[in-house]
Amino acid sequence: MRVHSGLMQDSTTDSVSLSLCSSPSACTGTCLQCQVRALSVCGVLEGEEMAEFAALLEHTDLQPRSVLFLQGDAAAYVYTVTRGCVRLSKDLSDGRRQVVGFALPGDFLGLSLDKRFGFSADALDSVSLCRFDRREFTAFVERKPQLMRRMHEFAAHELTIAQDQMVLLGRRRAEERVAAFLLGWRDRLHKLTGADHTLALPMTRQDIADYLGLTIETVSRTLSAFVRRHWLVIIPDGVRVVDLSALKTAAG
Amino acid sequence: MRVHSGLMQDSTTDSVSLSLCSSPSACTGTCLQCQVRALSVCGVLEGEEMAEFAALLEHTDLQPRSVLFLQGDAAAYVYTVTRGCVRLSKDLSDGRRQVVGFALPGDFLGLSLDKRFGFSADALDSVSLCRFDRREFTAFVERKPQLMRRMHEFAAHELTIAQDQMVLLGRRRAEERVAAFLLGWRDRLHKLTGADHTLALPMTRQDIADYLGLTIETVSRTLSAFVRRHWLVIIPDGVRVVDLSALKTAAG
DNA sequence: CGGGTTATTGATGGTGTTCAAGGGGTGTGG
DNA sequence: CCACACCCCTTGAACACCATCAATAACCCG
Repeated sequence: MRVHSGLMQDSTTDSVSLSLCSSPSACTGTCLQCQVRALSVCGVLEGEEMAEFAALLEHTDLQPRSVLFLQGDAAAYVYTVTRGCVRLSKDLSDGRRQVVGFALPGDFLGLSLDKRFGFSADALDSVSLCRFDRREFTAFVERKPQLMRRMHEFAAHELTIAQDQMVLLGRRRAEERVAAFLLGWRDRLHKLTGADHTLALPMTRQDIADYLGLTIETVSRTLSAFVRRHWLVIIPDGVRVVDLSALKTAAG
Repeated sequence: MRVHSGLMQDSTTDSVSLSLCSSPSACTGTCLQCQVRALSVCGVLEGEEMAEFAALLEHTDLQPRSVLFLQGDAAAYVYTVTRGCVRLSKDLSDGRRQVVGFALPGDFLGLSLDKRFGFSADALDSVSLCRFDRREFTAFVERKPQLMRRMHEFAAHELTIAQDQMVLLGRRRAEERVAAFLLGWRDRLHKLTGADHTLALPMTRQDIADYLGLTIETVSRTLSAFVRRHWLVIIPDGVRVVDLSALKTAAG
């Protein structure tokens, strides 16, 4: 199995792993052993229900840069991410792109249970997923109120995050956007891997720019400015945060 | 009862009512007679369940410009809008503001069922609501899977809209934003009132600017440009769309 | 080493903001 | 009824932030 470069650490800069998930595939065993179960929608299922649910899923692996689905595709399946990072984006006809999110282990793709996907999904690194037939999944959810409830909690949480992102895109300056992105990313990785100061960034500068409504040049310049101020150090496929409080102040 | 200027039509420009809801209070009778029932979360309830649900609610009226709740407030209640327009906004400490949405009849406030509101809500005109104690509402929803399902559909729909708004805020030019706003607003009013070309705009230019991530001057200039091109006519408290296809082209 | 992709940095310019002034409608009080 | 104040909106002029254009550097992998 090929190891993605993003998962290995350049020995000259740091010895901490930048992997987004330590195990090559977190769900090789049963769901009960799955490391992301508590984080994902299935965390609410127990015993018999969990077994029934597990029978519906298929494990899927994606190579880096491969497409999971495209905006407008018929949503034959829905997914829970168990490893890696998935870029969620919407495209305009003239090539402009907006990244609406980055899905990490525990995140669910297809929350709306709609017939079609409203955005495209691409693997940024080696990704593992639990795949469910959408119709079977929907039918199952209908029979399990607490899973429906869990889905709604996830959707409501995503909605809150989306509203925060609207503030960022509508009203924040470039430096605030980049600082806020780094802090938000740090929080997510911290919950997943305990990462504290050394952050893996599996996405490109272009992806960050498309997420923040900026250009790649502005993202690059802003990161350079942060380095110049000794707020962070840029390392291969990531950053190390040096001055957290300065970043927090800059994020507003 | 004072009649808000936004609801009356200046006779020199147009004779079509700009009211967002024809009846002064759509829910004076029972819920079964409520005109927005089909549009709102309660549309999924029937017979006995509906009666039980109705026992939980209290009708509330709000004067124009009054505050329903503020960002960070404990969410004692959740609401369904039955009349008028509610501005949903988030504020930064330095006064910058992002409007995250405008709630119209049928819309639900408090979808996340969180302990606190993530945004502030203000009445833009005369507003009527059905108010529910949040804990009672949550408990009721737990017992009614189809209502939970309905809540989730609403949340998923809001999430889709929020993602579209991210594209608008991150990647669209000022003219595209204003055109898209007018078209989206037109669609919503069309579904509610059948409004076709003559649109009520109960919000100020500043509200539109805060929704689109622009300044009031840019919104004003852009609308003026549209008028100059004979795409629309500005009327008191609204606009009349003259060239719909041009607007659609401009929105991208 | 060479080709390709990604990232950085510099120079210039444009879109939208900021600052400023004035217009238009409405409500109030003399 | 008019004067006045107030708010919202419009318009103009100058500026700033970020985008665009361009060149180079760094990196990856063949």
